[in-house]
Amino acid sequence: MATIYEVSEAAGVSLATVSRVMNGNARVSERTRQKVLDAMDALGYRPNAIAQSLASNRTNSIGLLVSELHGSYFGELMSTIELILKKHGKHVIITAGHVEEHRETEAIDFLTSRRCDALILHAEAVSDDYLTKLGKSGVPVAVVNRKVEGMEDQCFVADNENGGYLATKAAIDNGHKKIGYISGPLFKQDATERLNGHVRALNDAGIDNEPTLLFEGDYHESSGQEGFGKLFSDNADLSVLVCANDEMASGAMTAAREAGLNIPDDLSVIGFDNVLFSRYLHPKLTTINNPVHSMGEMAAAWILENVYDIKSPEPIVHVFEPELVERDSLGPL
Amino acid sequence: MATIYEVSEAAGVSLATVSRVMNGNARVSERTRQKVLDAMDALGYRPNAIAQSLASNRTNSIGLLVSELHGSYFGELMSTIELILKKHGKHVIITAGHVEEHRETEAIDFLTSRRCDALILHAEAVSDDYLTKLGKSGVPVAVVNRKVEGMEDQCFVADNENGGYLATKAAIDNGHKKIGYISGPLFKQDATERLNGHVRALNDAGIDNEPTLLFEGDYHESSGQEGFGKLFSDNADLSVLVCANDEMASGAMTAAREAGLNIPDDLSVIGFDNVLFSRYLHPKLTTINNPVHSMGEMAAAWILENVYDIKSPEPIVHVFEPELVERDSLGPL
DNA sequence: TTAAAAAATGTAAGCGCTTTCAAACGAAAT
DNA sequence: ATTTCGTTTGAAAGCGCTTACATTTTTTAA
Repeated sequence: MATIYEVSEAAGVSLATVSRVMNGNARVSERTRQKVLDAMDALGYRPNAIAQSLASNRTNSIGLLVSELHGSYFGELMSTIELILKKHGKHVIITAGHVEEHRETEAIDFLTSRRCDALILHAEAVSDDYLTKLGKSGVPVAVVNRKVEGMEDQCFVADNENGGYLATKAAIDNGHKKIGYISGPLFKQDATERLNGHVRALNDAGIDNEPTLLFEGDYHESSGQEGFGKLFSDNADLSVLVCANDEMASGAMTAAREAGLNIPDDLSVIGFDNVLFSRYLHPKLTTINNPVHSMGEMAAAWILENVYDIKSPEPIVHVFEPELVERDSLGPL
Repeated sequence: MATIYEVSEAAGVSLATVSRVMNGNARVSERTRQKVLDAMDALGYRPNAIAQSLASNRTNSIGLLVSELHGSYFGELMSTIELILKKHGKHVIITAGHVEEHRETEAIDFLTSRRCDALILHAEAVSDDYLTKLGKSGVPVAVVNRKVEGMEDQCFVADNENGGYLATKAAIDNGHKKIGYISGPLFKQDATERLNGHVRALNDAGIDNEPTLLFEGDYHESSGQEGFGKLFSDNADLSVLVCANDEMASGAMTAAREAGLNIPDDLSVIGFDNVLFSRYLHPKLTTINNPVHSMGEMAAAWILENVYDIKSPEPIVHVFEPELVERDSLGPL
């Protein structure tokens, strides 16, 4: 690999001049500029980004922490963020935290040791306190899908409470009264909020919030199956199942079908997230759209604006509204 | 951020000693070791990976190029590779090439400028020639899902030809004779190979390979719909549709259903890849499993062995066999 | 006890760049 | 021609580490 030194030699100019033409941030006469450019591609020169970063104290890279590298939720998040940042010449360094505290902190350590210019975190296991401290440590941090007290202006979240409300409201609007709810693991913020929304919708409609109609799942498909089993055996007159995500809705549908129920005639099902496969389910899943795209986009825009002084065309928004996606799994009572 | 210099000062030792305890690659007496460790966490010291890389000419990171950051195929590939490399303290830097030549080369340039210790490439748009040159340029390169002439021992591929064969063979074994084939875009190696396998199965069974039974799609769902429309209007007696991937199979199923056909009673459908949603389709899709996991795993193992001298427990294999996944969309004639 | 060998630590050069500051240059003004 | 001022270039320090080599300290053997 040719170095800047060899280029300077070949072009007959100093290191500084080569650096100047590379960065285009200082005047260089057209003649020497050309000499340098020629020398560069004669040598096949590629600047060493590592050395550049060390010298300039800038990496032009943004660290992104997600929980997993697979799954359509994270796929969309990563894609969105990468697209918008790359458009501005910035690069994303992605790591996975696997919803385990030590792996998340490890991943964040990695990103900071890499001296990322900023971080975008979808951190689920780490404490609020940790995030607050990190936020004060110097690196600009944007948090996705989590509201951390005291750093609201760096958080980009969906209004999960309202999403939960919308789901249950849709059931109620269809005449349902016996509404089962399969929640996510309640240590997760979004799961609690969605449940709160559900309860509010129930209250608004004057429907009792019976404990036997609630099942706490873990967001995985299998717990949707379990959830159906438990709720249905306790409540034979159950007419709709509101699920805190699409995976569990899918599991519930499978279990319901195995129990001989027809969806939505015997049992309606509603999901949450609107992940890719929800429209491949049969019947197509009625669900709540989770505005992942918007959250990612805005987090990226916020970084561009606050770290690189690249103004966003749109105003920065921190909370995004979920919407009901009406398909075929919710029917009238 | 504290630097190694401040640590050395605080601990009352030289830079070199601090570096030694950090890297654990040289003897340091237990007493000074402890002094240094204490100084480190008193200062909250984090080594600067950028500086380490520059000095040591090692980044401990592997560049990974995928076509997209979303989609279950790439999700699985990224997850697999990250998991195994992280287990050995290596990090993955992921970039997306979006199946466009200049974006792929740009992404690769980025990875090399970052001085990755090695590259794992799922490159679709770039030429064989380019890859060959890159392979000779010094960075160790592993290629996934593509066989490049002259660098076979760095390529990790599925036996797509045989996969295509298995799909059509399954149709034939079920008594079908009028077999429609929706291929992928034939500029892609895997699409061509799958088609070749299809043709071989036809020949083996003595079935004519009629041009009106072939439709070239683009691997997207919509072209599955088109494909069905075209093939079905030309061949009213079509009894099975073999599709070169699951997305197109899904599209074809939708279109068939809209045309009033029942699957698999009126028309059987077979997919390829066995992506996540294939089992959420209705009926569940019979498909060919694409051994993405194995390819990723092996590419990672190869890098560990060849770049970091970490021996793989399993022998290195370069070609992986797809398998038929029997579900509900293929029925007897 | 002393010399030799082994272990622990320090010194300093260098990784490939950026960037400040000073020097050289050229054109316009006198 | 000389001065002046803006433009272009170069010299050199430094970013935070690693590592070869030199030096000092400790251990072992005689």
